[in-house]
Amino acid sequence: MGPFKERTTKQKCCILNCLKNNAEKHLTVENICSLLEGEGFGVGTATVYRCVKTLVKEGVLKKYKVDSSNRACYQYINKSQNCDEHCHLVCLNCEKVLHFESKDIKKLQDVIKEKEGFLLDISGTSFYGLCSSCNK
Amino acid sequence: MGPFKERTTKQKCCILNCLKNNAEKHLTVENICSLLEGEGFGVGTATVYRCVKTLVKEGVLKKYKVDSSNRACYQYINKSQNCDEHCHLVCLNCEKVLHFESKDIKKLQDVIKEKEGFLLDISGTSFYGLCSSCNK
DNA sequence: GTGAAAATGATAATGATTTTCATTTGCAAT
DNA sequence: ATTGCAAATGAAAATCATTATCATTTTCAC
Repeated sequence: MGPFKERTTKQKCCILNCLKNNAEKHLTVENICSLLEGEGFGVGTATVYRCVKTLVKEGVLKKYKVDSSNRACYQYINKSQNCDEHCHLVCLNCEKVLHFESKDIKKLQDVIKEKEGFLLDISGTSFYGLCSSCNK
Repeated sequence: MGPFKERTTKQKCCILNCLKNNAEKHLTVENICSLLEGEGFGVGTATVYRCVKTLVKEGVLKKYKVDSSNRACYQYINKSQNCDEHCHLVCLNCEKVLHFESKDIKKLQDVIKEKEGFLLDISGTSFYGLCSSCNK
C-alpha cells in the first residue's frame, strides 16, 4: 500500500515530498504550486487544495491560519516527534512556529475537561501570540 | 462630542447598540445586518463592515475568527468587566463555541512567557476540541 | 441655512478556496 | 498485458467573505 489512503498519483507524491522537504517552513498553496513549478512538474491549484485537505484529514499535515493574510499555511508533521505532547506557538507577527511542550498544557486540558466537559485537542490547536523577538 | 471619533450617524448608532445589546454573543456582519433589518432599520453591508472596522480600531469591539467558516465575529467589549481574558472553546464536531475563563489559562500564559518568551494571545486563540456532547 | 467634507449603499472588484465537468489516469479484475 | 471503470486531474466558473468605487445623501462647523 502506498503512502495515501486513496490512489497514489504523481501529483500527490510531489506535493507530499514538497512539504516533507520544507518541514521547517509552512507553505501556502501558492508556495507549493510555485515550488513544484520550479521543479518542472506543475500541479493544478485545485489539485493542491484537494490534496492538502485530505492530508490534513489524515494527520500528515497541519493547517495554520496566521491572521495577517487570509490564506492558510500547511506544514508536514513529523510523526517521530509525537505531536500529542507538544503544541504549536504561532507568531502573529513574523509567522514563525515554535514547538512547546510541558505538563502545564496537559494540566489546562484537565481543568477544561473537568469544568466544561470540553476535551481540548492540544495538537489540533494553534496557539497564537507574539514570539520573543516580536513582543518587545 | 458623540460616542464616535468621526461623525455620528443613525447607522453607526444602530450598529453599536446592536452589539451592546448582544454583548454576550459573537455577531457576524450578516448577523448584525439581519438584526437591524428585523428592527426595521436596515443598514448596508458595506457600512456595517466599515463601522465594525473602525470600532475595533477604537477598542470598542473585539474581532474574533472562531468558526471553521471564514467569517469574522464581533463582540462588544465592556470595559468594566475584563472580558479580554476569556478564551473560546470551539467544537471541531458541532462547531459550537463555549466561553471559558479561569486563572489556569493565565497560568499557562505565564509559563509559556517564562520558558519561551512567547506572549500568548488568549482571546486571539481558538481552542479546538470536542464539546461535552460530542466527546462521548 | 450653506457648503465642504464625510458617510452611505448599491454594485463591482478582489482574493482565497471550492465546485464543475470533460478528460486522463491508476489499478483491480480479467 | 489489456480492459473497464471509478477516482483524480486541471482549467474555468462559482462561491464566500470582505473591500473598493462612486454617485448620492447626510452631518456639522461656519
